[in-house]
Amino acid sequence: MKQHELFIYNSLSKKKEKFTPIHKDAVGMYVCGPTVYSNVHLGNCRTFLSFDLVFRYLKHLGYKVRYVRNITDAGHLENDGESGDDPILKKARIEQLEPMEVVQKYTVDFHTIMAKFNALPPSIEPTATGHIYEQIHIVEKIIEEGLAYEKNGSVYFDVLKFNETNNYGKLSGRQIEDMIANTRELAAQTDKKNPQDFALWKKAEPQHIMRWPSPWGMGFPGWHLECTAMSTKYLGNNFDIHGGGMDLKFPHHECEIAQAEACNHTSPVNYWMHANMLTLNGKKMSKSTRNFILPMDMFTGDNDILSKPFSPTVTKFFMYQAHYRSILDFSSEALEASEKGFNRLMDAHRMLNEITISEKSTLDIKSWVKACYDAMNDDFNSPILIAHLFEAVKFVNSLKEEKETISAEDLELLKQTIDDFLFDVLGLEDNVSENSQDGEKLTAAVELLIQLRNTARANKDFAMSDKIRDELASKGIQLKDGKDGTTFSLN
RNA sequence: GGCAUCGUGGCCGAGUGGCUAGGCUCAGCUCUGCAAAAGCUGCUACAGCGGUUCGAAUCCGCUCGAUGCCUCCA
Repeated sequence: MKQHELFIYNSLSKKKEKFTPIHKDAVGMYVCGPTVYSNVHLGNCRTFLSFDLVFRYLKHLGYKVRYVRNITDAGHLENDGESGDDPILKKARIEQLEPMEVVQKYTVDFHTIMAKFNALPPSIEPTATGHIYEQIHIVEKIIEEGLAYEKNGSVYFDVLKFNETNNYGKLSGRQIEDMIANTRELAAQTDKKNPQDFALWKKAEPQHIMRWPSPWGMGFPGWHLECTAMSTKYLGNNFDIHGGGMDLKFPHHECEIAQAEACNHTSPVNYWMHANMLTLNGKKMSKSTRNFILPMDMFTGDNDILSKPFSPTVTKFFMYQAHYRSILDFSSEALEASEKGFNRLMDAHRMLNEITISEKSTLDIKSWVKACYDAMNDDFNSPILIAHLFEAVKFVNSLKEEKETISAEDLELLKQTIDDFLFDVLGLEDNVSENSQDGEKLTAAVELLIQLRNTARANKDFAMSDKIRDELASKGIQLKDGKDGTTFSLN
């Protein structure tokens, strides 16, 4: 276990708190996953990448982490009252597919995209449909506690009654009185006692294909229930970290707290973490408003928003240049700026293998390493970490030019730390895959051209040397003349 | 309407009582056959108005503007 004090911003207390896991060396973390009725868009991805960083850093610190992220495949109530519909079912009708066929298709898409982003798979990825029994059991317990009631085959959580002994609204900072005062008039009639109540179990209408038997008849689970069922099943009634997008804070996470407290009499989560939204044109990316971009369309460049394609790793790097709790706006200019910085970072990383060592170091490497950890320990501040990595880039470039020096021991430490943060913690990937066979072939070919060009230059055949250089540049291969010869990078 | 968050230099984005991000862009210099790359130098910002303080981008109040949630949403 690395001896560093980690601080996490807890949405519940609205403060940064020292992180102390329930069990000394193990961490339980639950993150609300995607609803698989359509392709994940880039905004969805930001949240999962934010928590991939958390997962990776906790593991890097030496914790044994059980990371549970659900797949919502059961569909939920879309609207209140009679207009209620299940998005998965809806999609199934449109595409003439079995509901589980839709689920399968978009689950595969989700996994493909996350793999392209080099996000680690969670330890457990449970599905809502696989935990119907557990969900029914929780409903029964809440009814036993007297905090839920059945009406016409549906079961609702009694928020007002719960609030008599508990605090409903503590996560989102809402007062129940305000909520009552601001209740909108609903045209549709409802079985709820109060508008604040939410469904735990919903009766299935005849046309509703996704349905399961329950003590209250054929139906399906309410939309907050699966997370309570699956988080407590795999992590216990009280666990360390619960994450999700900011937009889930209310009502979803508020309801999760209520459900868990109602049936387990304990606060379910010690640290609530919320990742902020990715915006496009200053507005939240959202399927329903059609303001979004699909990851695949940005990797291929097949979109009207960006000037060029961007790789998954550059996209991720761009996201990590902003803090996870800040809103991040998405634009071609910002992406291009990140891409250039990213390439410089990777060039410097490759250059680390060509450094000559000296007796002494002209930079205090240990302090620099500490600064990197300090950044991450301050609520996973990746932008600060990246700023420090760029300081290292400057230093490495100067080493290459022999304007600075480094000892063998410090070089080892520098290399190790850069590797750790770049690849283990940030989970970035070098686009010039030097390990792959194709990469080796490319390197061999370009190096031959570099030799030919240098021969031409020696013979003052600048027409030829410039032709080689410019033709390669136009293909995205940039030659760089340095003190000890020529290297290249891909743009 | 209610609850919350935010407004930082040409752009993107950290910071959150005194030192001072970082990336991209731009200008000059060094290097170079010329470039590019790299390095060096330069560009000093915190929406507005009050207040607290020896001192505020940072705390408090108000104003303006934006966003999120209150309905499915990461």
